[in-house]
Amino acid sequence: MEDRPQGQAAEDGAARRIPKAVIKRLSLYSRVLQNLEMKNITKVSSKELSEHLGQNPAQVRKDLAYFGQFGTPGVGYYVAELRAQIKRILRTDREVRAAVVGVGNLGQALLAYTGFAREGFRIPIAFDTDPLKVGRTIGSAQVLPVEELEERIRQYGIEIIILAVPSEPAQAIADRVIRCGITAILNFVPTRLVVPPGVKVHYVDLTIELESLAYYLK
Amino acid sequence: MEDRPQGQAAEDGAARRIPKAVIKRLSLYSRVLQNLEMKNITKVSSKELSEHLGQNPAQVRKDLAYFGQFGTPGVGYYVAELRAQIKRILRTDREVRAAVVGVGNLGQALLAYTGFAREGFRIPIAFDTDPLKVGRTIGSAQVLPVEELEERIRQYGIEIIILAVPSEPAQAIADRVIRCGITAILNFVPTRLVVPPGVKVHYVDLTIELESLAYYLK
DNA sequence: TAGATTGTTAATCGATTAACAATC
DNA sequence: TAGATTGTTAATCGATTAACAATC
Repeated sequence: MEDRPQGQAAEDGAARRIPKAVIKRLSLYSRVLQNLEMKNITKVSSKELSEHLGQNPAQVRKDLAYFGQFGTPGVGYYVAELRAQIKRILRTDREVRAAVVGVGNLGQALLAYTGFAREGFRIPIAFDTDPLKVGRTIGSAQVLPVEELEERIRQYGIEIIILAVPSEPAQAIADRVIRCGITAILNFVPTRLVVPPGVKVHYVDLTIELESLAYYLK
Repeated sequence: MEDRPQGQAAEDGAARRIPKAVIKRLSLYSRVLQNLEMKNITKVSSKELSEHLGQNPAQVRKDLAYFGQFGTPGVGYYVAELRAQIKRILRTDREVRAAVVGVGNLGQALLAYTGFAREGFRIPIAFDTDPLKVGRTIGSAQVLPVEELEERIRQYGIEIIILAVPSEPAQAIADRVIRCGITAILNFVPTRLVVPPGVKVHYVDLTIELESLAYYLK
């Protein structure tokens, strides 16, 4: 599965381990390309693209080179085409369904946030233990009791779990969703989750972000 | 200012450029130490500390070594003392005041979030353009009209701005707060801010986090 | 003291940037 | 064609990990 003929570029295969930073930049490029598209700009060079991001043009070219050849020497990249390719690489050239677990302040904000839908994500359901929250609709999500977690994840074809519960139940919830096939978790809980290999967790730690800013004061 | 005698460890001076990743890990260590303290554990080795974080013990020691010598060979680190030192390094051994600009869904969630207060942050004020929001109190913050931005930042001794406005006004707001002395911005807006040297911006980009997770599906 | 663990230097690893032949 | 820009290799830079003398 991981040792395979080294020769080919393997445009589509997930052959070499792609650095996580590359994947994040790809998503960033996609957004810049979206903006360019809206301005009716059809072509862009790696230099121009990099300037929008405060980065190095060589990095843009190298990031893309992990996945294939998308440009034209002497010309640059075609905006619409490159964006389509990146969306395909990121697997967001289709509707991806996510669910929020924990409908507290943060959970509600995430459900009401419109930025996800813009990239093709749908959040049809959310879960909470509070009977007062169950039954409500926030954004486009219906709030369901956490008892129905497994059943509803399957029913709605959920692929990503957005975790916004308190610290205490976080690991138990993670265990449950992983047991029913979830492999991607966006974790807002300040707790390190222990997960089996093959499950990917992205941590968003608001306190760390704020506290580490304080270091640069004065 | 940046070339100085290389000899000494310079425990307190911000001498060498400390990698941003080191600062973030320091904040992470602080939280683990806080948990250990609550369990009445008084001593901890770099090995134990690193296990709580899924990291390398040498990295823990090296991170701390940027700032001084806090451990005892053969013993390890004293939990309470090390935590106090880290808080001092991070400049969070005092009350740090922040303000939220933009009281939409995300802004409200951040104001209601209790995790910041736990680390000594206070958010006494927030700003919005909507007259229906102005005058309300969310969490411990009073919502003020954005016209009063400069005046109120000075009045309340605000040091960090948490930016949660729409994309369009983000740069203009940043310019205004920087002009009145702010040097640290926590930016939730998916827009690259152009700021003068000396101003530190941390980006939290929810869409990028979610979209880059999709890559690991299937 | 013997055992354990630090602080720090050296080795390794990986990511970023520069350079340039290939090519439109 | 001449000019521009890609894709890719090589050079540089920085961060992580290993190793070990110093020391409690």
